[in-house]
Amino acid sequence: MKLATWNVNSLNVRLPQVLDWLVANPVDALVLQETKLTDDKFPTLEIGEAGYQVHWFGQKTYNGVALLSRTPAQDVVKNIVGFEDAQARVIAGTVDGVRVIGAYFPNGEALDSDKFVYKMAWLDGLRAWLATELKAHDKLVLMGDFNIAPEDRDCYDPAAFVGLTHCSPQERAHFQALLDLGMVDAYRLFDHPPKSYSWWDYRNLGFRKNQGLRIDHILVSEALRAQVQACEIDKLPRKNERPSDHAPVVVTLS
DNA sequence: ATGTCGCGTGTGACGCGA
Repeated sequence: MKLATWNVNSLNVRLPQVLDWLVANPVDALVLQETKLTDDKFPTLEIGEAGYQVHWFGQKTYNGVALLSRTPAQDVVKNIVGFEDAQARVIAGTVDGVRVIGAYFPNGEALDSDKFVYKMAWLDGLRAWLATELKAHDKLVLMGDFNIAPEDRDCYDPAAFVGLTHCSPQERAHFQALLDLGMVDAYRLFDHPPKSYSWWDYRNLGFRKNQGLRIDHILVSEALRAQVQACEIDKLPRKNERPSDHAPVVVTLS
């Protein structure tokens, strides 16, 4: 079983790339972030023709998430249960016995901004809800754009990020708290080359210079740890014309 | 090199978010 996450930065723009990627990578489930589409504009027909069931949850201009799966997803939930949120950031469903949560974590903007306060509250809400989800589902995968680089090795220039979002101790403590609930960073179960990232800023020739962050993650519950066969970042789509700024991340379960 | 995108507004540059 293969599961994947991809922040597409507008599904309207990136739909052809997503469909091409699914032909080359026929995963069992794919969660998307930053679809940036209201629900009436979601391309259900094209995704259905590609052989996928889909649930989606969006809003105007920003955010928006989707859950694509080969088999129908059960018990679909939109956003964090118990956390009132005006923004469309989470979609969850059970696919082939695995609880799949796709999430677009808040960016946070700056450590002293209201958006960072929201990010912290959102992370509190996520953690509380994840704890209850884990009680109901032994086999659980939380994946998406976390907007957190968990360690210095996940950042191209840790010194330059001191005092900025994505690498702050507060955000990293929240990431660790998710692990402490009984989750494992699937990517770190394996050896990878140093300076492996999942996002590169469009500015400053970030991708060409490999100035990136590893902020897109796949966390699996302890019950799934032994089934994880591989976890890879697929940089190929980042080399497309008009790419998303994020690369997909794929986990293979036995 | 603040060397980029995408959206909405509203028809074309600009503000915003990332």
